[in-house]
Amino acid sequence: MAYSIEDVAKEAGVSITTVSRVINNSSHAVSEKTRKKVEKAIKKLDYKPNISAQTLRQSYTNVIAFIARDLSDAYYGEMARGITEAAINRGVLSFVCNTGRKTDDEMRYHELFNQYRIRGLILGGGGFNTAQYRKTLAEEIEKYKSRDLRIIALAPQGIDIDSVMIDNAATAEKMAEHLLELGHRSVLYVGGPDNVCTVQERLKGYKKALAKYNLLVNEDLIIHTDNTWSGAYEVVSSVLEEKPSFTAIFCDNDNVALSVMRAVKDYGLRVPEDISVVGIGGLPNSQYSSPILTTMKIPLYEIGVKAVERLLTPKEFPDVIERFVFPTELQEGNSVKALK
Amino acid sequence: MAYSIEDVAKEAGVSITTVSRVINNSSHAVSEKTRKKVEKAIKKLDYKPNISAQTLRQSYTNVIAFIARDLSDAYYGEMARGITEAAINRGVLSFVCNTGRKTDDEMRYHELFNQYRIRGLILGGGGFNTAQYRKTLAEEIEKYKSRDLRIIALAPQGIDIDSVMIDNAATAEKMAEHLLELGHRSVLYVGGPDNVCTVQERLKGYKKALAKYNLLVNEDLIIHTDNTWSGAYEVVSSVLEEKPSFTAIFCDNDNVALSVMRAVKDYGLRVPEDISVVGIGGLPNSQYSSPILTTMKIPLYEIGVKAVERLLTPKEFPDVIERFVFPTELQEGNSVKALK
DNA sequence: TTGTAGGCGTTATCAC
DNA sequence: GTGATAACGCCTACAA
Repeated sequence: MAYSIEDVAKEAGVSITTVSRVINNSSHAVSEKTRKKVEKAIKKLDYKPNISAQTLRQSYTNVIAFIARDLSDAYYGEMARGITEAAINRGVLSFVCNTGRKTDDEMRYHELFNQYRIRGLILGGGGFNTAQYRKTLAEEIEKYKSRDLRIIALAPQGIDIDSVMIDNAATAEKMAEHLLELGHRSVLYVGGPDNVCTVQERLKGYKKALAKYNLLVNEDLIIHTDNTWSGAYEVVSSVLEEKPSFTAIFCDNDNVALSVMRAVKDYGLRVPEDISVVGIGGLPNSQYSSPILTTMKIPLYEIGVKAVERLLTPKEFPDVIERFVFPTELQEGNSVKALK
Repeated sequence: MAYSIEDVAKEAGVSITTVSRVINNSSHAVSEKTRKKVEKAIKKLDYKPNISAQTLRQSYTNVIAFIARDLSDAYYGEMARGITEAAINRGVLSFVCNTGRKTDDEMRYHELFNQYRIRGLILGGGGFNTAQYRKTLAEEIEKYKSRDLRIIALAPQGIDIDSVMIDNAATAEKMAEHLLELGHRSVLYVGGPDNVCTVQERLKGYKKALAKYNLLVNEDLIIHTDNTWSGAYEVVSSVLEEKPSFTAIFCDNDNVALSVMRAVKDYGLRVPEDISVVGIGGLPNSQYSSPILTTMKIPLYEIGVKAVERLLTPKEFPDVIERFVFPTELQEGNSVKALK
């Protein structure tokens, strides 16, 4: 068994109250001599307070949780890096979990988080934009609320809660405008699952750009994938079989864009000479590929850091919803050909 | 405040003892009627046991921890995915942390883990093969041992502890042999930091393959990088400037290989026509690149799952060190040219 | 400046 | 079959 506060008290020849005061830097005065004695005892026994006991007493933990869709995707990995690093810098540990968008798993996590009395929760991926999902999520959030715990979304959830994210629509719009400026008029849009909020937002932005250029939306040129490498490859390969009429492919995510470039080449066409390809993300992954992907850079690490900062800061006005919007930036590679 | 066992007892009109028995499926008999009453009360209040109280009482947690070097690297992301999924399937949560190989941070984590009385610890990345690091790590492990906590390494740590990993030397050897079989006789070896155990193991394997072919090791053709995308790019670019005499580049890690391919192309050479490139890893990342990378496939997800399984299984013979070795597999892409 | 004692929510040992 | 009660390790009024 590890040492308890009582062992330290005995070793130092003082009461446990005094030891507690030293540990917590209590405002209650402790003479310098006693403090020294206690500190010596603590060091000698290598005593570390039992966090469960502290939590039980204070109903207060230094643990936050991060729910990611797919940790093997550097997109979430980069968020996770920012979150866990920022957290540990404040002495806070992070539960990290992978849901793969399985709603049941997500709810199981919520239950455990509630039991562990975590201090804050970060929702990493976009939620499903379905009435069912929104309802369940809202219920879970209600439960958390009864304790004073903050929840921050890093992607749209379909319900209005505190968030630290980018403007997904504006980001996609900017990317699309880049293609349009370079003369592309027929663009295949490859998005993720069509019931995910983030996916919908980005698609909206794309359509807005088309509208700006007075172009009609051709629904045949909008397809959805399951966001996996192989899934995107398959879907785009089969679209290519139908003798495409488009000059560019807009992928709403970098990994999909990389996979799509592979599919285009395997079909016997060149990027960007025959078909241009762009993505959204900007992770190193896509910046060392061939060709280098033109994409929108999302500051994922910074988003993670900021989320933790907000999470650990009590809200001044609890009823006001906080929204931090990080800027994104066009990052030109050489996967796009100018048509004029 | 959340409800406590006492609230449930009141609601059901029984004692807290009885409630506890129901919650824990105690062997102590409880009449069917009482059980029903209690279950109803639990459901009504949506009661969830306070884990801190349970832990305090039982000195037993259902939390494990995973230390990763770089979560934004899909290599660790894939491990993390396997670990967190396998854990939650057993009702266990996972602390996940990113150290970036900063030893101080690592020690801070150990301290917190100790306080949280976690149940098991998984070391994700290779340790530094320095006396200092080995000593500190051994000390930390000693502390954990005083409680009965398992520690499992997913990469060599320089000290002998339970592990679930691949045979790094054999894997590199096999990759090198593939190059040698295809006629390559002068190969540039690009490894990670030279004081990291994993890096050293893989280099050993490479040298062993050379020996098999009666080739001398040319130390000028062995270089080390910091394992970052940009770092590898820089280093290899400058080596290329010196008019290389090699026909292939062996990278001890896929991301580095991708970055190296970029450097080779930017220098004006073709992969694989002018220079062949291989890696180690086998994540999707490198299987959708251009050209597709020839590499050794490591079952990272499975390694994570297995590690959790072992972690949560008490050792039958505590003094016997357990070693699970996962097989790796050559995955041929088209980044290698046959020279004969 | 120091110490005593009660209680946080559980589980386990008793007694009934 | 059921229920008091002590104890886990800590913090914090309240006393001294």
